[in-house]
Amino acid sequence: MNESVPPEPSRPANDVTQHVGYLLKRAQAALRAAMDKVLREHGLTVPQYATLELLALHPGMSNADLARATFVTRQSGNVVLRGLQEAGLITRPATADHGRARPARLTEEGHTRLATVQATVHAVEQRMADALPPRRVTALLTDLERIATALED
Amino acid sequence: MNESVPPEPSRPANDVTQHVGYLLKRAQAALRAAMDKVLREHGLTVPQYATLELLALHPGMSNADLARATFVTRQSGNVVLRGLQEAGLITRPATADHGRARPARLTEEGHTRLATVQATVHAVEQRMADALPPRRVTALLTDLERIATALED
DNA sequence: TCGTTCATGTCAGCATTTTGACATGCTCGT
DNA sequence: ACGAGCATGTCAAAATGCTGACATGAACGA
Repeated sequence: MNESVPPEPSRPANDVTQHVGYLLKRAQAALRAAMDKVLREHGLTVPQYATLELLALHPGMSNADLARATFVTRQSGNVVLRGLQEAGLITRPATADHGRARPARLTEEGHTRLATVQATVHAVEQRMADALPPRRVTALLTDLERIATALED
Repeated sequence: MNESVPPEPSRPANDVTQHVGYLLKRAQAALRAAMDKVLREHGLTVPQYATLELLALHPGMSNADLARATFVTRQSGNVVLRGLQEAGLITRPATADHGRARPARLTEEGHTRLATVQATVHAVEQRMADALPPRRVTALLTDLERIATALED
């Protein structure tokens, strides 16, 4: 009938394990397991580590800010913050000066603990980078960013 | 002192949100949310959909097989299978013929339900593919595969 | 043949996360 | 000034997932 139309423009592979979504999940699960393993030795969970990194970059973030940035609910973010606070790695004012948001900040021990952990985490990232052609790393970053923004709407 | 050594060979960016791990998490979270949204209209969860896809590709997989393939524990995989069984989408023999493993298979309704859902899921994958330069899609697949295998040991 | 080892299915208990709801405090337009 | 809309923090309940443990069956070597 219509010969100008290519037969299958972008049909996904039959094998689900070759879909983008499945490989995304697989890579993320492997990374999560690797991170858990190295962070456990330092007494930190993955969300706790992510929170420390974010607070080092943007001091004064609120619980809601951090929850959004770590892809959890505010409630879950709150227990993470409480854990870090009990460990003496962050501080939050008992009362909010402006709104209801209480800005969190790293303590001195929080900074040093983060610096220690960063070495081992960077080793994990290095294992990923070493598995890829050097040029592909930056391309991968932009691709992942595009996928995320495209799906987030 | 040693001028032949490049100053910072592969230092990760200061901004955590530009790390491979963070973008991997972000993309996967966005995909998970998008999948949840479209699957909810068909009464399926993401693990349930993944199980149907795997059973369509490899009929007779056991609970332990499926659990490994969907990155959950055997216990969690069991509740997924039980849900699919109660929905009439899969069948499992009441007794194992060989070992303890009871091979699961799609029912007729399971096949048709999967075919229906696949259309909407493929639309989501299309949104991802459209956000990328066409050449990058296959490159992304191999990169994610390499990352996963590198971290899984 | 027998004992060790391993994988599977399943139970119970625990931890984590989410959903739903509510009160508080800012912001902005009227 | 004030009321609607919105964001934040927090509580309680439910759902979800995992850890630990155990019994069963197969595979393999001594």
